[in-house]
Amino acid sequence: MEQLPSDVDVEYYDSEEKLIHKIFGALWDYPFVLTFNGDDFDLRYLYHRALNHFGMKRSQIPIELGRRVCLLKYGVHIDLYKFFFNRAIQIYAFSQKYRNITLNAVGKAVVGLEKIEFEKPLSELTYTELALYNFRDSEITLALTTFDDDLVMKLILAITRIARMPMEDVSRQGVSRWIRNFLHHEHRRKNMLIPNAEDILALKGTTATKAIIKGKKYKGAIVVEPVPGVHFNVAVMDFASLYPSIIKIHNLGYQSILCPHDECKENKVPETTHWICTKKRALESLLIGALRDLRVRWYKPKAKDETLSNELQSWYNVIQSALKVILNASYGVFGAATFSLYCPPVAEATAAIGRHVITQTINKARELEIDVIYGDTDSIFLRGASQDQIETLGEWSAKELGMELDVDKSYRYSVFSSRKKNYLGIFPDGSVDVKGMTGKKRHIPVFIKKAFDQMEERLGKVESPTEFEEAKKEIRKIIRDRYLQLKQRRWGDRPDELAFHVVLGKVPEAYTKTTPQHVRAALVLRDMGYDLKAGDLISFVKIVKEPRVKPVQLASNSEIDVEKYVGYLHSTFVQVLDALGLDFDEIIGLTKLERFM
DNA sequence: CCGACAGCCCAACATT
DNA sequence: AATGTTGGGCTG
Repeated sequence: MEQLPSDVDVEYYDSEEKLIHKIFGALWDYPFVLTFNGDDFDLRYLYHRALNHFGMKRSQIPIELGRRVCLLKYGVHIDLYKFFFNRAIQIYAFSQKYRNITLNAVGKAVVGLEKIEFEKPLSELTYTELALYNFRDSEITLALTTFDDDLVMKLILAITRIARMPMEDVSRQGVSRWIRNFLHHEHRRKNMLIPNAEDILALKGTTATKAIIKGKKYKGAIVVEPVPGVHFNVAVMDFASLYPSIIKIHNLGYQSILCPHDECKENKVPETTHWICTKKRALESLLIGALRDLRVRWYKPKAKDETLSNELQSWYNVIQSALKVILNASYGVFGAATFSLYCPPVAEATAAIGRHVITQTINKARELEIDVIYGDTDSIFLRGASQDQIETLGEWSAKELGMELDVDKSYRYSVFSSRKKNYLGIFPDGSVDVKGMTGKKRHIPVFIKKAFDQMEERLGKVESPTEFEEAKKEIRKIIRDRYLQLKQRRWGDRPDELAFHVVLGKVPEAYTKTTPQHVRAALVLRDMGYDLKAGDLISFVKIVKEPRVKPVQLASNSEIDVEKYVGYLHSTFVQVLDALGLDFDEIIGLTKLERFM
């Protein structure tokens, strides 16, 4: 068994009451207390035990009990569960490194530490085992804030200062609260009235465009129809912080949109009936613009400034990341009904101007005789553009649009089918950028992913168009091999690698309109006594018999529906084969005639 | 009291 | 059998 580190002292107590007193002593003493789920469990539990079982007075308990939070009377309690739960933090600070918000999953993904697993239930552990278990938990929890030179604490501190909120609130609340507090504070500082949400809505109304997706409030970004095929020498240009830049340059805010001045009504937002004030600067435009400029012009360059010490560079980097998180959300909040300065026309105008910007840029590129092969929201993919053409386009954008358009990345070549948000880009060093492809999605069986990874690796080795023929041959082989493996049912002793992994979006009973397959599998598990919650990952395989799915734990090799998996192999690879001019059915040896049989 | 936004792809389900 | 809807996973 593992040993406790030699510098760990284990203290024994002969009563729970003494133990609680000791813990409370620490809670009265430490300036910061970190937990993972302390709001809902640890601190709440301690509070109730102290109050109800040991008759302690509230004044003796260092914990302040809230409805959903537990704060400390002396120090700052940060519940890291809430912080890592934050979607904006997950995406922009940790780029989706972790999916499940459990101490084990986050610890493993972020600091490479896992919880200790025992064969027996916690109640049967020896004291030493329990100490080991607890020590590891606290080690992970602490490491989640100390890693990377205290990155998480610095991030919380930076947001605390931008949003002017206590650290307790910053670590628990979402990005819309941060932005709200930031904007509210500036209203007060300028002695401005903070409007009621209903008043903004009544005065500025709702949206004027029709969303492409049913159920959405307004029309969003443009996605350019890709030019299918393999394209060598591709430069990807994008606008730096497109939406925040638009908010800044086009004076967007609840005050300026649909302002009362007649003379502003000419200042229309393209493709809408909205107009924007030409007389007075909106506060949001000013503030979001200021944050954007601070990030782009000060914190980002400083973070890369080699003449500064590493510590200082890292601090600048933390701030620029904090600003990035806030800026990325700064447009979306105006379209969120829960936001206190909710103003749909502002969100709508931002997106509309974005469409105008990207459309004009594409037109200009074509005017400069550059091939635009794809684009999404704020980016354009240019094939075979010269340095000169790229510079000209960038200068044009700065001059005519007032927007910074730069080369974000270059691909040796890229692979597009006719599908949007779905492509491969091969970097000059041979590494591969895969976007939106089925073969990379996390719910897809490992068995299929492996073949996709092989193909990816092979594509990375292709340097020029002439080398493609050889690569195509090998890719055909990769696919055929995998197909034959399936047909001959060679996937191992257990069907583990054939499992799909899908997250339960809600508790199984809450699916009333349809019963998706992962829910069918989940219901089987629940009948066996598993407790299933929203967010749980369900692993299941496809079988021949009804109900066509089975939790992977219960499935045996013989019942696997091989044809279904062939179908998945097909749809995974057809996204790439389309572009390479290859045919799946032909690869797996079906003649044209057999396909119709 | 937890919730930033829209657009796209795919498979399976439900409805006609 | 064709069509629309739902749900999950993704891009930006």
